[in-house]
Amino acid sequence: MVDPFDFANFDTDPAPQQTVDTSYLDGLNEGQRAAVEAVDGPVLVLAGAGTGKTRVLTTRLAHILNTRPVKPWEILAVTFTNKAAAEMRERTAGLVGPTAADIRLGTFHSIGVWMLRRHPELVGLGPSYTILDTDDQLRLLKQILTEQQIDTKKWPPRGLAAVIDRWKDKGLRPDQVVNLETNGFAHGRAAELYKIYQERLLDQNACDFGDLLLHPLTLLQANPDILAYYQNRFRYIMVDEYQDTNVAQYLLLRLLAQKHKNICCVGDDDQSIYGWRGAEVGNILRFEDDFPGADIIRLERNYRSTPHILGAAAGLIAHNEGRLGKSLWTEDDSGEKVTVKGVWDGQNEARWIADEIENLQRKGASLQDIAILVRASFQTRDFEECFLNMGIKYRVIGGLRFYERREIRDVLAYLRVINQPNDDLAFERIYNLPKRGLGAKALDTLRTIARDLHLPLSKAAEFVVENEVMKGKAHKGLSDLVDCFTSWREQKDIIPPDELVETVLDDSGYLEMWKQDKTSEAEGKRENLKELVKALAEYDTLDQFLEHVALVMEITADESADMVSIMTLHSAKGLEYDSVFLPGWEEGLFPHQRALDENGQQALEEERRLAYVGITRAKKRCFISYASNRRIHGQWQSALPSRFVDELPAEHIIEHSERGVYSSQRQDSDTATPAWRSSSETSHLASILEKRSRQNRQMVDNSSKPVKGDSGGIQLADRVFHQKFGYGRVVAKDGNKLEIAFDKAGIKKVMENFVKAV
DNA sequence: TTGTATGGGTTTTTT
DNA sequence: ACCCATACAA
Repeated sequence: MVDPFDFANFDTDPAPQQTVDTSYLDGLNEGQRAAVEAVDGPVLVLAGAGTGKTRVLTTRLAHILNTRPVKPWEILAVTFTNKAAAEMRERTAGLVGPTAADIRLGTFHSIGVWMLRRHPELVGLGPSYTILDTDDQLRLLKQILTEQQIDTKKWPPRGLAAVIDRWKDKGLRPDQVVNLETNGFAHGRAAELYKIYQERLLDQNACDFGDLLLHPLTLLQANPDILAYYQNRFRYIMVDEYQDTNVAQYLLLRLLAQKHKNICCVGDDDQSIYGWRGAEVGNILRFEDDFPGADIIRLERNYRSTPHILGAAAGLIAHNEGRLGKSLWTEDDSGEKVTVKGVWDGQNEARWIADEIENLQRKGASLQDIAILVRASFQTRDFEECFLNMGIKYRVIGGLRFYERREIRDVLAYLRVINQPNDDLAFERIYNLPKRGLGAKALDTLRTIARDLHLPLSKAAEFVVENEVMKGKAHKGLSDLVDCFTSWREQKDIIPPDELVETVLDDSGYLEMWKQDKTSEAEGKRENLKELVKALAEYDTLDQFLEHVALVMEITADESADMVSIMTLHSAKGLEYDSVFLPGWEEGLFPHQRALDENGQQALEEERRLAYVGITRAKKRCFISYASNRRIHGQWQSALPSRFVDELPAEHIIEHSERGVYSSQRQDSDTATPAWRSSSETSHLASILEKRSRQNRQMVDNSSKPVKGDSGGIQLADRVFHQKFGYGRVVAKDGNKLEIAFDKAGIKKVMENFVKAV
């Protein structure tokens, strides 16, 4: 890869381009073409869902390379996810060939790492610094809180992490924060804790995700020569998903674009779904102020979805205020209405979706064109169970990621300590894994010595062994471990990483530990360890591998296999499928109650945008469903259909709910939004009502369990009366669920406590 | 020091 | 329902 840190290089004029072939422009519509050709100066492209955004970005990259005297490494292209970066790289390569590999293209975080790698010392880091993930971050924060005698029950590490992350999102270093914003965390000690945390990170030669943006920002702000270098170097800058950038990212971009001002940001305010992570829609709304004279180009012609899908999505998002306003249109005039389905419970929902998937298969659809997009990851469980039963192949994307598995993290901790002796967190993870007779007391001794001698734990361990501070089993265990590390470090630069990790697995006894383990999971763990060794074989150095792991967290999955994809709505952004299922549209789950509690109206709008993102993933068919009952944390809860269901325009949907299931408000009466849902106070009332009905249900459950099947009052073939459906006869009974043939309303499924025997 | 019991919190989303 | 952390016993 050509990527010299060479001040002379960016001045050399590339060979003039003669006879430029711009045939790649031919297939573009007017707006797309304008966006591609507006190469110089600031440009904001407001690209609605499915308007060919990626095509514009890649074509634009090609167009710059073709028509401007610029080298690929003088172009910076930033994406939001690694997947998007890979896709953009691949598609650009399709247009310009192997030269695409030299474009500086990646996520904000990977660009941050790249910049930091050149000058880690300028922000207080050493070479081979460790990148901590969320889990490590929380462990460190917990340690600090404990040391500071702060009750972690009352002030959980998570809470502090959130406070600190938001500060970092805003580009604020410890000396810049004002304690007013801390929501009183630990009686206003958050700023102080933030300072300690940053010091501790540097002690361990480590940084967290936020630092990957914050440190580069510091680097550029404090070092004019370095800033000048990057400003000169990046003659063209492109940013994808601009609506999801936070302040730190925005500040970085503004600094980098200052010189040439050739910055093109692409985004869609309607798809801003990362506000909870510090994203500022304001960035996109303020673009013109930040970059005076900016071209604003709108892409509104949708190439992805049918009119009904688009209509449903548009009707929904219209309920949001404060949009830039955009209306998608399509020439496509085919397609079915969006299906809305109410079902009894989560299992029925999974079964219904499985049935629909089999229908689609019979019609010739392949599984890889089908996706199920959920609001929260626990929802995937019902589907996995059901699909396993029915033999439908599926893959869960982003769920439990490979490098987050316990056994993988354990081994990575070994590798981290080998690579970087300062990594105390990693050392603490494995010093007694497998068991070596070292416990809390041993760790305490190590910590004391480490603090007194200003050594990292792994070095303190060496000292303890040499001076025989410990006796018996503890001494033996620690001494073995220290010998191992010495030997591994000697081999580190001699043998390839995959061989090194095999040695570590054997010497440490870690693999043996799982071989001894007779539980059912042990085999899977060993498989994963094998997989890890394979992954390591792709890398030349341990450093490279560890960096990749920290940034990517995922192992490249086989995308070609014919499987249904199951993932969260968040990770579905940017993707598209022929058929999309959107389960769990229930008040409390979607919109999520927690979001509403914490951020009120703003959160509601973000939830609605999430729904919008979901619908607009669908090309041909979209299925929305809600369940009346769902088991959450082992408790049965009943829920009403999501307000979003009511907001879908009737002309674009077709609703057929299960018999007896409470169907959406619109169907029952003609009011679009029920009055009781109009304010947050009344929705609070609604949640109280809901709770009350849940308690009712539990009471019924309890009382009917012991007398299951009979004498619960109502039995098979009994005549009953229901408030809404009138008189009927019980035709089936399953616990307290009744199936009743009503005289007028037909067959419905009803909870026993909703009917009276007559 | 290790293994087991108990109790409490938890799951919204991700680089 | 599950996972984790702490408390207590072996």
